[in-house]
Parts: sequence; structure tokens; C-alpha cells
Amino acid sequence: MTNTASTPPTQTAVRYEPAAVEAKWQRRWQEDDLYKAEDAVPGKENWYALTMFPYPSGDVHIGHWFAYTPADAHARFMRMQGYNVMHPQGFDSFGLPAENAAISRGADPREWTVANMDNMRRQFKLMGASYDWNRELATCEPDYYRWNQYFFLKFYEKGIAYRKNGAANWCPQDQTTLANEQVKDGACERCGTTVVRREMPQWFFRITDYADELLEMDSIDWPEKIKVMQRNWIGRSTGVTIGFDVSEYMPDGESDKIETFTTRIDTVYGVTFVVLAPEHPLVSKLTQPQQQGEVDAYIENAARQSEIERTSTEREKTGVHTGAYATNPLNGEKVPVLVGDYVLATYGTGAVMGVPAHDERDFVFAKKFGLPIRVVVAPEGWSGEELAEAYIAPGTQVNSAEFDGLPSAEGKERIADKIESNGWGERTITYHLRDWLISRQRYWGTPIPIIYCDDCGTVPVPEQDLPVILPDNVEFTPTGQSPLTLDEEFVNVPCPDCGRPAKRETDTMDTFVDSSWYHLRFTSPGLMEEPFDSEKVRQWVPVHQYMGGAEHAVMHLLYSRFFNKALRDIGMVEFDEPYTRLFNQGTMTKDHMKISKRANPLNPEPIIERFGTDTLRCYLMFLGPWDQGGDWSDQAINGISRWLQRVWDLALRESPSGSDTDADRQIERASHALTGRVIGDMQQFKFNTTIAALMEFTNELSRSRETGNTSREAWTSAIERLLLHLAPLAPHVAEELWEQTGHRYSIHQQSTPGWEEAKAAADTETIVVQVNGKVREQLQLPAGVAQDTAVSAALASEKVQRYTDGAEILKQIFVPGRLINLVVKPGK
RNA sequence: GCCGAGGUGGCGGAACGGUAGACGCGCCGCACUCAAAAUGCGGUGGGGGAAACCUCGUGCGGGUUCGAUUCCCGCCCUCGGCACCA
Repeated sequence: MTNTASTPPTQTAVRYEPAAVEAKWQRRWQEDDLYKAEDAVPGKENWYALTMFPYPSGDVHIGHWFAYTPADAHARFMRMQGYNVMHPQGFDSFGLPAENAAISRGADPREWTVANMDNMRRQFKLMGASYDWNRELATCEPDYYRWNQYFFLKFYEKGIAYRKNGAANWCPQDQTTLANEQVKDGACERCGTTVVRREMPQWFFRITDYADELLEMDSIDWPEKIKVMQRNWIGRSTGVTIGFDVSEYMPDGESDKIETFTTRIDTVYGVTFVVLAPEHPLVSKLTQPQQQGEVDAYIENAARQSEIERTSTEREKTGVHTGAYATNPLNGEKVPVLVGDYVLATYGTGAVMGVPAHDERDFVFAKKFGLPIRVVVAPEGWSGEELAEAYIAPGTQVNSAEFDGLPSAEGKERIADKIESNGWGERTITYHLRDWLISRQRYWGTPIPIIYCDDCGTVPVPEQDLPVILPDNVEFTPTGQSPLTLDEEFVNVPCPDCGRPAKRETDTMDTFVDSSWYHLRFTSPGLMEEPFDSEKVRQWVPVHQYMGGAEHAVMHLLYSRFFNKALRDIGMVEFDEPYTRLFNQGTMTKDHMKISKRANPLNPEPIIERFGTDTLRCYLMFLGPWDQGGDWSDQAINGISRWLQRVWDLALRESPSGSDTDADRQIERASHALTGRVIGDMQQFKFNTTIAALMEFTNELSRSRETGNTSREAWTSAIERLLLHLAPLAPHVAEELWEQTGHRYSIHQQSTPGWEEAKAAADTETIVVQVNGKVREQLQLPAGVAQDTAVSAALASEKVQRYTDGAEILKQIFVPGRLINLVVKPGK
């Protein structure tokens, strides 16, 4: 320091220099392996704190900081609360960007990924997060992905994995199929390109078998929002499947029925037409010769439409007659069979019964095609007039034969009974959820361990031959086939069963397979013989606290739950859910706009250089409630910087040495109150109010120092408490001050200080006096003052008397420790 | 359209049904300085008033209550998710 001579005595000689402090402690913690998690520590409960691991895209950006540093603060807090905490970090390192980098600039995907991981690991270490790096894993390593293959084989054995030919979602840009969950608004979730449908054999995981169990979420403490999104995605609906006979229109005297699904069987007497999806197999058979041309043209046109166009709700409903008629089994009526693309081939049975009076879409369709609209569920007070729009709500059965007069809710049950007893159909449950399509026609992923033999068919790779290694040096020409198809050495293998020449499956797995079980691998990352050590899994999993963004609500978080249940069913884990608690952080913006590299950049590195990691960490947590995201301000971070500087000065300047017991009591009161607030807030991830409480305490200490009456003991203990609460939030500066105030390393191995409600309580309390609900006076009264004493004091106040003089007091409300409200009737 | 979260000073945001605006930013004033920066101290919702104090005020309209940002009913707006799911 150059200005020591001119420094006034009240100034500290050494200013807070974050860079030096942070480098020093990061090195020390690493040398000492301070955050290494033992699998069991006597007397401590385990706490598995997990954040959704990152994709190694290249740099740790501000969004990573916003996701990971508050999560780390919480993990650190739990450690100080006496838990044995494991907080691991790794890389979700298979995926398209690596391959796209290979295509666009000839980089090797593995080298590109490894270089990114090295860089990001370095940047992560600048965060000062309490990660146990001994447990780091990367999903692109054979030691990891071989277990994806292992699980795949187990699932195949159990029938959970299967191969099926069908129309799959195809992204023309990424040149691969996608799972339903990865299609948003008819476009690829990753690149935004409109998805098309393509017929091809693909591998699936039978997630639909778990649909009902996945709906059961009472045992997990997750945000309601995520639960709702999962429920909606699974989309369970209960109804009736009912067949409409079309035999007389079938070629060659075949007999057949159109199976339709409805949730409104109470409206079945109002059916005036039946609509098939263009892709429905009966369309070709039922189309009568005179309609053939029109139907063909319609189907061809529908096929050319994109998914977005077809599913737009604004679009006009279109359709065409097949010339065939179907018989309603309940009343024997024949209704026309049409083809319409508002009916989806992928939902229910791909055919619907049209009830225009009681379904908005059917209403529009009927109006357009001049089909009859028959009311069968009457609104209250309905007297036979025509409807201006479809009537959706419940009502009374009419025009429904023997069911007339019943409330529609009851009609639903009775009609379903009748249908079932006559064998016309049955009660059915349908789901929006489809099986998880896991095949990807891409290189940078886990090879699917299957061999196709002309003689033996589909042959699983024997377990002892795992892993099927992803070869290096393949050609990247996005042709719609996996690059692996061009690797002769990879593709051509002898059949494991008969030894004759056979070919390997060349598709790779969806990377969401990798992230479905990584939390298990963190318990035993180096293990060679098994995917994980069951004993250690028992010690650590289910994950106690999972943290990450809500964008994975129906992808990762749903897949992972499914995967856990499938593992349970093959006897590999014992619990039903992978993540007990979940917390979703919100999205960070800058100037209320999305942060993006190009349009609205916010690079953390210069911020760290200027203010230090601790300041950035605290600022991100101070922005607002973590789950609501936050808006970055270049100016406001100064406030945090100033505050930490003040903490530094308070801790290091010479302590006061007064002997005023009142001053000491005041500090003690503030100290205990602080701890109570901090513990409550930190438990609930309310970092912003935690920091506000610490700032208030800092202000209190500053005032106390000004008066100089506080004793050395009281002061020292207050500073100690401040540092202990600061430690999870600003770990470096807290550690440095801990050392400089003469404490033993490390502050991060200390416990949260204790507190007592009684000591946190004030000796006097402010009682607000209201007259008719308006605040008129504030009285300082001894704590715990009784109602009559307080009221007498209030009535003695001149300010209160102004409003009570000559008035009649009707009522007194007394809230202990808070207020008095005098309800008066004014005199005169 | 449906589901979820929100709407509070110039800004980010606090408030078990009990003093609305904690804490911070910004701004204003003062101190320190030749000066500036940094730092420290004080002030800072609107209107009125020299002040004491009065009054209005938490998206809009009602209601419950001694008392409502908070609870209830009906709207408006913003953000996120889903959406021809039969």
C-alpha cells in the first residue's frame, strides 16, 4: 500500500482485494480437498445436493453462474447445518453441438468436447463452488456410456426397450428423429426447424407403461408448476371406445368397425357424422369409387402440410366425404364417414364421433358441411331452439332414448354400462404421452448395442462385449443416416449367436438417456464392474435437493423419473423417485431482455476481474427471489461491492472496548435475531432477504462502532457470527476474515451459530396505536406489556386524545407486541 | 382457449391479516479534498404545510374485517408453459 502514511487512524491499512483473496483460498481448498464427500460420517446425515449438470458448450456463462452459485450457497449452508454434504459436478458431454462443430469447421467432436470441458472446469473453479471434483464424470467416456448400453440390454430383456417401424418426428436441419418431448410447437426444440414425419424403424422405451405411476407425485416435494406440466404432458383422459359398424361399405365383404374414443359418451345420441384422420388405415378401404379422386387429393395435400400448419387452432376445418356410412350402435342411425385433418392419427384411435351440438370443433365442421346438429344434452331452460354455439357444459339428457331426463353426468355412466353390456365398446383410458423414441441418426452419442443378423434377426450385444466403443475418425456428411453407417469396421461384425456376418445398429441414443441416471453414478464414479455401487446409492439417493431450470419439466425430469422406475423394476434400485426435492431457479435477464451472446451479452469474466467472485455470487443472489429470476443491472452490483468492503473494514479494524451493558445487549439481540432470520431464509432459498438481513446487521455494527460503547467480547462474537453467516454466500472473503481474526481454518467446517428466541426479542416494543384503523401514535413500551397497561398509555397520549376526546370508545383491539386499535364513535 | 407465476416508489425488490416501501441501486445535501474519485453522515412514494402534522397511495371494480399488498368474488394487463387431446 502506498498511502499508508496518509491513512487516517479510522481507516484499515489493507483494503479488500478480492483477486488475491480468492486465488489464495481456491488453491488452499483444492490442496486440502476440503469439499470431498465421505460416504458416511458418524453422527451426520447425508445430504445430496445436485444441480443439473451442464452441457460443455465452451464457456461458463452468466446463466450458469445464476444457476450454480446460489445452489452452492445452499449446499454450503446445509454443510454448516451439520449435514454430510455431497455436491458433485460433471458434464453432459454427448450431443449435437460437438458434431455440428465437426461438420462446420472440421473439429474432432471428442477433442472439441474435451477442450471445452477443460476450459469450463477451470471457469467453474473460479466460482469457488464447493464441488467434490473427485466425483466428476463425463457422459461421453466409455466408462460412463457402457452403462447406458448395459441398461438398454436389461430393458430390452424386460421388454421396456423395443423397436418399431412407424412415423417418427424428423428434424431436417439436425438430420435426426426426435422424441415427442423434443418437438415444441411442431418445431425442433433445439434448432427451431419445422419437424416432418418420416417412416422408419426406431428404438423406443416403454414410458407409457408407467403413465399412471408417473402421475403419482404426492411423495415428491417439487414446484407445483412442474407437477402440473408433467400431468398435462401425460394427459390422461378417461372415456369410452365405441365401434361404428361400416361392414357394408368394406371391399370384399370384410366386416369392420370404426373405433372412436370419446370422453363425452353422454352425447352419443347426438352423433351426426364420423371423422377419420387422413392416415387412418380404414380410409383407403372405405372410400367409395365416386369419392376416390377427392379423397386422394385431400390426403396428399394433408401429407404436404407441416405439423405446425395442421395443428394450428386458427386454421379453418377441412374435410371430405368418403361416400361411406357408419352405424351408431345405440340408435341404429347411419351417419356419413368423412376424412378430416383436424383429427390426429396419433391420439386416441385416430377417429372421432362427430357431435356438433356439444363439441366446438365438430360444431364448426358441421356448419361448414351442412351436417345436422342435434342437441342431446340440454342446457338449463332450453326449449328446443337452435344453438348459436356448441354447448359443452353438463346438462340434462334429451333425444337420448331411455336416458332422457337424466343429468348428463349420470347419463355418461348409464350409457357406458349399456355399451359395455352389449359389447359395442368399453371404458378406456388414453394418454397424450407416447413411448420415448431414443434412436438418433447421429454420431456423437452412445451406440445402441444391437446387431442385426440375416439369420438370427435382432441380436443384443452380449454383456461381456460391452462397451460398444464409439469409433473415432468417422466421416461427417449429414445424409440422414448415422455417420456410423459409413464406418465399415464398426458396422460389419460377426453375429454373436451364429457367427455369420452381421451388421451393427448404427443409430445412437438420445442424450437424455445419459442424464437419466448420472445422479446414481456420482455415488461411485470410478466403478468399473457395475454402473453404481448399490450400497452407496442407498446412502445417497434419492437426491435430497435437486436444482435446475424449469425448461426440463417434460424432458429430463420426466425421463429421469421413468428411468428410476424402470431400474427399480429390473431390481437395480429400491426407491420410486430419483429426486426428493426440486427447486427451479428463474431466468436471468439484462435490461428486461433475454441475455444472448450477440444481442445482449453479459460476460462474467470482466465482472469477476473487476469485483471478484464473492461480489458476483452475492449480487446474483441479491437480485430477487431465486425462483423468479432477476434482472441484471451494471450499477446495482456496486452496492454489494461496497457492502463486502464494509464487512472487511468492520472485521479488521480495531474493535471497540466499551463497557456499556445496554450496548452489548443491543448487539446480542441483533445477533440472535439475525441468525433466526438467516436460517429461516436460507432453508427456503431466500438468498435476497438473507443478504438484506446481513446488511442490516452490518449497519447495526457500524452504528455500534460509532458510539464505541460496545465491549470487546460482544463485538468479537458479533463479527464471528457475521462471518459464519456470510461463509456460504461469499466463501472466500469469509475464509480470509476468519483467518485474519484469529480463527482456525476452515470457516467452512464450522457450524451455523446457535440462537435463542428469548435473546432475539427486544426489551421494549413499539406498539402502534390506531384510532379507527388509522395510525395515530407509536409507543415504546416494555416487552410483553399487558393490554390494560398499553391502552392506558395510549389514552394518555396527547396525539391519541385528539381523536378520542369526547368520543365513545366502542371497541379495543389489542395485538400483543404490535398494536392497539381503538374503534370510536366521534362525539358531536 | 386452458394451466401456472406475477402486477408495490425513478429502478431491483421487502412485508405471520397489524406502522406499506425492509435491504440495495439511483438521486439530493453535507463532511473529507486544491479538486475529483473513493469513503463517511443525513435525506429521498405523491399532494398540502415553515413545522407539528394532515391527506392520498400496493393493476381496476366490489366484498369480508376493528384493520386488507395479504382473504373472497368479478375484470384488465405482463411473463412462462400447453394447445384441433375428441
